[in-house]
Amino acid sequence: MEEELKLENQLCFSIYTASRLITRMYGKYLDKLDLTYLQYIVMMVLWENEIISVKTLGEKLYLDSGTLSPLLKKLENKKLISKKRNDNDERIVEVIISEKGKNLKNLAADIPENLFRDTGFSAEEYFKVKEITDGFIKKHL
Amino acid sequence: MEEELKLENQLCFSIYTASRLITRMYGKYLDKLDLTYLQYIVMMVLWENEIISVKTLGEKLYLDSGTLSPLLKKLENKKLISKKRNDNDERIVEVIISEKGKNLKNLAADIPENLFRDTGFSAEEYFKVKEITDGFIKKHL
DNA sequence: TAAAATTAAATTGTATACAATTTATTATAA
DNA sequence: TTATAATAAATTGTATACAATTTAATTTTA
Repeated sequence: MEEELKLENQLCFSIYTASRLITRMYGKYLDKLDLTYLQYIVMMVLWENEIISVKTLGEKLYLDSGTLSPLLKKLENKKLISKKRNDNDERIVEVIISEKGKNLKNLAADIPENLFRDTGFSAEEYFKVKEITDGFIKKHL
Repeated sequence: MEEELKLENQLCFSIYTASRLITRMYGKYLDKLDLTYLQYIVMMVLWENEIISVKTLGEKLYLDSGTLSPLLKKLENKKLISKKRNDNDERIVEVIISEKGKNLKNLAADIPENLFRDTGFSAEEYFKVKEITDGFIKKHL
């Protein structure tokens, strides 16, 4: 049979599986914070930008309102964010991090180093894969 | 602010984004075959193994019956597979590829090379990332 | 400036992922 | 050999992804 149609030869499947595995690894730390992985990366954006529109948030995460709208509702229910329509343009919804949301950052401070340790990537592997995947993303999005 | 909690510094986010982007790229080819990415990788396993239990299939894809059961129902509805309980152990469900499922392989034959071209990875990048992610998966699953 | 086009979110509908539970069957042990 | 444990799928419930549509607001244009 053609080697090309074998599952084991697909880079796509390796990346897909690695991504799911890493997301599961986050669970160990994020469960304590009552966050999912996606909620965590949204909070990460908000720790860098205390106010951000849904559109800009979506551009940073490459996600649309179909994914973000229900997710932001959950973060709002947890009192980690609030939402407010922009005064000058009512179409725009601004997401605003709350004090509770800001405080969560301290509890999350150790997660990157814990994950790096848990994944077991060498620094070289880490930066090599990141360089290649970031180049790929930049080229196509 | 700590560099470690910046989104742009997370390898995890790069892999997560790359994985989603690649899955979207498959759409262009898989839509013509009326397959989703997950359905495609299940078919890929069946092109290599014409009969396989749900359990073994799950071990190859690192997916459980919660994901596979509804997916296999869809493939059954499309007449690409059939299912049969094992005679010796009624707990086991065998997934059997149909003639229609086998024929689909011809239509899918060009997908790997098309994807490789579309992603724009060099051969070196392709194998480097695959080597590292496969090592990671093997270590943790 | 009023109609048409565009934009930003939200909503709808479909398809994963995955933890947890349930059901049915088989294997094991008291 | 019967109660118990273990196994394999299916089911349930929650949380993404994402295409397509809808709604509301703003811009553009005829």
